Amino acid sequence: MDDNSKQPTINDVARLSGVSKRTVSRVLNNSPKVNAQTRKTIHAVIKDLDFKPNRHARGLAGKKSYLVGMIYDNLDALFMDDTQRGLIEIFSKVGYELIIHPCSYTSETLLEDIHDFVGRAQVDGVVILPPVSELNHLTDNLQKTGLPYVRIASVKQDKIENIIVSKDRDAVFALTQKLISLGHSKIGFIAGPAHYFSSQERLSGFHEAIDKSGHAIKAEWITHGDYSFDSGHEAGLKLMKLQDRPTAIIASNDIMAIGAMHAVDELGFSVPEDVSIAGFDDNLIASKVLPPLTTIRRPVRRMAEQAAHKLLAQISDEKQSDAAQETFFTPELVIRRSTRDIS
Amino acid sequence: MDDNSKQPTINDVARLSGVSKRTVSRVLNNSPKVNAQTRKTIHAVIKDLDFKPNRHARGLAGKKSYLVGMIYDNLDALFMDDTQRGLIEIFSKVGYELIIHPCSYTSETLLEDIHDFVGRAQVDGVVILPPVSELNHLTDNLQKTGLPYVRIASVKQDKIENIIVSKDRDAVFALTQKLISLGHSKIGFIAGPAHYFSSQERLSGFHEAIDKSGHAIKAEWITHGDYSFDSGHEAGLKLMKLQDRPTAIIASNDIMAIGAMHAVDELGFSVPEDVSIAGFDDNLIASKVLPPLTTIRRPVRRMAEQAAHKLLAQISDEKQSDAAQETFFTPELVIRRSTRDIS
DNA sequence: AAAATTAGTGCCATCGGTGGCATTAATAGG
DNA sequence: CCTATTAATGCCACCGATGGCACTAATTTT
Repeated sequence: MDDNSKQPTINDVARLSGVSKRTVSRVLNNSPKVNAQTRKTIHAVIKDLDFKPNRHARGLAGKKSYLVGMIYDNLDALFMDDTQRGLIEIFSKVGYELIIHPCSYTSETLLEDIHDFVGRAQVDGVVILPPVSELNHLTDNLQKTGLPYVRIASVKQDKIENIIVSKDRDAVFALTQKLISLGHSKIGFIAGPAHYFSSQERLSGFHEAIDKSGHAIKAEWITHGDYSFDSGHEAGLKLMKLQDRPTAIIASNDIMAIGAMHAVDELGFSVPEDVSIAGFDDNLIASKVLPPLTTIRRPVRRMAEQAAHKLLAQISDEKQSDAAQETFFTPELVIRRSTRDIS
Repeated sequence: MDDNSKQPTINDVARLSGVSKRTVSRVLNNSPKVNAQTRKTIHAVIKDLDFKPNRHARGLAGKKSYLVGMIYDNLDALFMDDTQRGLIEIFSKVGYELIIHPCSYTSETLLEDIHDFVGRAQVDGVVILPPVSELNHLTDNLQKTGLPYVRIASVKQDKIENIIVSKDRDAVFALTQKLISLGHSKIGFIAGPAHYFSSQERLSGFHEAIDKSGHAIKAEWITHGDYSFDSGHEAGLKLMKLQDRPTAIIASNDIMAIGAMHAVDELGFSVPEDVSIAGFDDNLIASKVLPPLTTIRRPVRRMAEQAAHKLLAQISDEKQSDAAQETFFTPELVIRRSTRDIS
């Protein structure tokens, strides 16, 4: 008996402002063709009534849902959380809501699953996080349906308007060079899943730096994990048991790096005295292990914000060239105590 | 020139099935009043056309958005991620999409912010995560507008249909008893922010167990942090520098526990030889520090799923009593190497 | 066998906005 | 001063579902 009145509609606003609803609609959509005074009045009434346009009516008439999706399969909740916040920061300012869709990269039915999602949710566009973002046949599908999308990835494997790239390769290159400059010449590497581009890029960055330095790298120093703690642990054991073992180890992500640190510890060695260890991600955990982990930090938040801008640019025909669009982002080195100078 | 055909509509389905669109609509909404054969035919056509009902038309006519919100201000991305997945698991099965709304617990404009959100997004209901879920004036507001909600919290501060509670108090009680049984009588506690109920509950559980044991606790053994690493670190220093220092420390969350571990290490003590340490959350990080942290794990995923069920029960009038509704969840102890027997 | 249900289906108004076009008022040009 | 142009606004159809009610045919009740 209490919620005496329904939500106000555009008609209520029109009546109280003394204009037609078409004019109110214009104000809602920032059409330029409205007298400044009229606009002001209408805004006042809208505020007064706490009027919020009905999203369904709007969507039905205007062919826009004001909904965007975020597709992810996450390894790293931190990365996801940061991205999520970055996206929302931008989208919410322009009246878009974010719908999230977790999925499984390895699922047989991934494409179908995502197809269903965009069909059901009727989003105006999607942002795709790695590693799902690396799937070209997925984006081909999206392109066919004409759905705007932006992928966040480690390689520019798409048109500029569709991608945000983190230069993982350059970052690992720099990290490797840094280790070399600290006197390390025998450096091990724990790569991620071989089919991930991110993984390949990080490994390439490593190789490039090594090649450039002229040092020789033994094949046995390169191992592969799957981004899990256990795989890092295992790789760490393997590397440290080698006859000719490396003096530094770079892991493709922090979790594996920490797994390797545990392995080092187990074998009675210590970090960084016996071996320097570095990771990738600057996961929350990285600064909280002992010794704190040297790692690489991507500007996740900024990348997400740019992704949002790029998606909006595709969705709304109006040029919003205000935010100069960046595409490439270079992660930064975070040097901590898990690496040391042995020169 | 390629996307030759628009999305199929309910009319297309009706035409191809040889029935009226009203009947198709009935099938979409599982109305019982449809002949089994007719239903089958229609389902086939729907599948064939890959027809997805237009969410806006549906929402406009049916007064439902098939959208639910998740409101959070997170401390712990893992908790958020798990909850998110648990919610989506249930919601997506019944055609609902999840819109997320990060916010700031401490913001002056939190209520306004959330009011705007539910107004704009036009969700059919919301799930509220702690600590925002502890704000009674927020839920009072929601109640006034009649918006269904479910809060996930540590205290049953609402009607049974509106809340999921994690019995943090019982869990800490059990943990404390466990430590006592290991011979500890001098136990320190690092509490969380004093105004969080979760914090208060955990502290109460501690006190109860101590009282029951008959041991005396010095006031100086109880310290307060803010759930951050640094505050845990600081509290750890303080406790370990005490003349009469505790032989075990329980922190209100893992991050503070790990901060305390670092403090212990810095002062030249070691865990668990000199002091046992335990946390709360079973954060990803907990098992990966050295020594691995004894902690408490909430059944986050299951709690989220139950929250989803409860929300759906409120939204759809139809009784979906299938999933017997649980309200209380008891976290479990996870004993690792950071605590030891000193008896 | 007539009347009353019940199951299954269809018709049409309706939800609350936006789009296209018409209209009016105001300003500029000849 | 009259016409052409532009600015501001209004009218009405329409988007694609669902809801209420009417209707027919089949089944049950009396």
